[in-house]
Amino acid sequence: MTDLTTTAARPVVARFCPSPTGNPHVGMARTALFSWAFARHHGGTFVFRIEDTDAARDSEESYGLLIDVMKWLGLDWDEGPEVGGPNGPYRQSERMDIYADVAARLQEAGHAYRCFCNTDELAIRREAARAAGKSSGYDGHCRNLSAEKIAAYEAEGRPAVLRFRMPDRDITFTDLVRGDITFTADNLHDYALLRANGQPLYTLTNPTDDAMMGITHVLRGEDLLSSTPRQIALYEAFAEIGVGGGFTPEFGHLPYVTGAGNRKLSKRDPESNLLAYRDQGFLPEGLLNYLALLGWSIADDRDVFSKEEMVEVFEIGRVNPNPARFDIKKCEAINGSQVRELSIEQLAARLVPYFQSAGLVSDPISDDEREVLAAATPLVHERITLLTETVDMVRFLFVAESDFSIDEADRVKNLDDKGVGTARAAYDALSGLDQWDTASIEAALRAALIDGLGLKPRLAFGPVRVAITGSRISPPLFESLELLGRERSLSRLAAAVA
RNA sequence: GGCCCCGUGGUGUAGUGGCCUAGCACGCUGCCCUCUCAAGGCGGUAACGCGGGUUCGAAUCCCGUCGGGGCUACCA
Repeated sequence: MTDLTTTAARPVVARFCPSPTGNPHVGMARTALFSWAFARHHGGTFVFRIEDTDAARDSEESYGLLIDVMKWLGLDWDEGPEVGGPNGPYRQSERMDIYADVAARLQEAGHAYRCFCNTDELAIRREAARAAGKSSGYDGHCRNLSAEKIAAYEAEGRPAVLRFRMPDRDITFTDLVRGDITFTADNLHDYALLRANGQPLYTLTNPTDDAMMGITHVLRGEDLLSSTPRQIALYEAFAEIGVGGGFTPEFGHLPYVTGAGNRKLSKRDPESNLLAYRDQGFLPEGLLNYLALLGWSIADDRDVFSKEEMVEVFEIGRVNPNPARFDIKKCEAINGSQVRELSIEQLAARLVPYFQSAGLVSDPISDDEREVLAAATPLVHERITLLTETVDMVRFLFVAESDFSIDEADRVKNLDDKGVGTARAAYDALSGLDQWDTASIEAALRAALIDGLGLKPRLAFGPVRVAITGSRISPPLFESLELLGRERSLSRLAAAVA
């Protein structure tokens, strides 16, 4: 065992530290959620750090997206970009001098050495080891170079990376979600800390920052599981040279979120694009709720809950270690449940941006428009799974009469000769109404069409629905008529008849 | 190739030796409700990868095996 000091007595400090490459994806959000929930559950600190050490792949745009997504999801951070903190800066690109210093101290203390092997040589030896059925990591070629040899390489002008010298022993750690995991010494290889050009690598920057920021619990994806023993060895060296608080954090590796074919969902997969979910009308509550279900459960008979409820009972030890398939159907169902959890006022407010981007209301929204939307919201509250569905559902209330149109297939089917007759009867019944409200409208229509014409309800209201809303599928008819108003309702009925 | 992780219905999970003739949810599906669509209610469908052990008793423990995934970079 390599435990130096336990983290048990320390206040929890967890973190989320993505690198800003490409679009934020769902696996990332799940990791962020679990780390956040862990920190919040323990009343600890949640650190948000940006790992932008790879200038070739990182982008400022991606950085902005990351911030947007975290805010949209409501995963607030105590230290990090925009809020600062005692251990900043929180973007690695602004901490380069720190890494250079740590690297120098590591080398000085003998924990790291310059390796002059070039990538071709490395590849050849790696293949040879593999062919011999052996572990194929770095073979330690430059581990104990003599001063003469080093001088010779330098004279040649050979570039060198800085490599960490792994201790020659097995390393065991207790993973927070998987239990004890052991890597034997012959599978632990010296690894690069600094590129030949002096730029630090993730292998150095990530543990350095975790140590300096006092991280007690590292929750991350399973892909980093096999790099854990070498980080543990690094922490031991840190303790010796005085980097960080002298303790090693605990590690927990979250299972993958997979897509079709059980492959880990990558940033390239369209279904993993987080912003696309927002655009499609998912609620942050819905997405978060669904993501929480991937590898965790709140109870054996319940799966709709808020992130606050999650925080209350979240235990990392109860996270399931096996990979979970992202199921869009269930995600939608959960989202629908979360829509139903919203009050009418809340829902109406969430709907505004979607109506604006559809061009149905102005930006900023006017008071009149807001009023119509608020009145229409109860009609869709139990009918939608995605926010965007509302737009098509109540478009008929927002379009100018000149833009109103009826779905052609629905018109043919519902407004044939018989249907037109029904619409005419509806017009007659409605035009004489004293009170224009749902109850009066319903009473008048039932009397005229069902009692009067002897129609089945389904046949009676179909033509009216199509004439009024433009579609065979719509919100409840009588309420829709009331909201549309007498004038517009009558004119649409008249238009359908003509 | 080597190392590591994982293995309950189509999907996500509950289950930590007897409460399991395996629970819940999504999906699919039948019915009810109903002005359409939903929502809601009541049913149905379907799983412990396989083989050995240990035990009076195993989804739960052990071994093996098969299968899936990840890592194996001067990416993160």
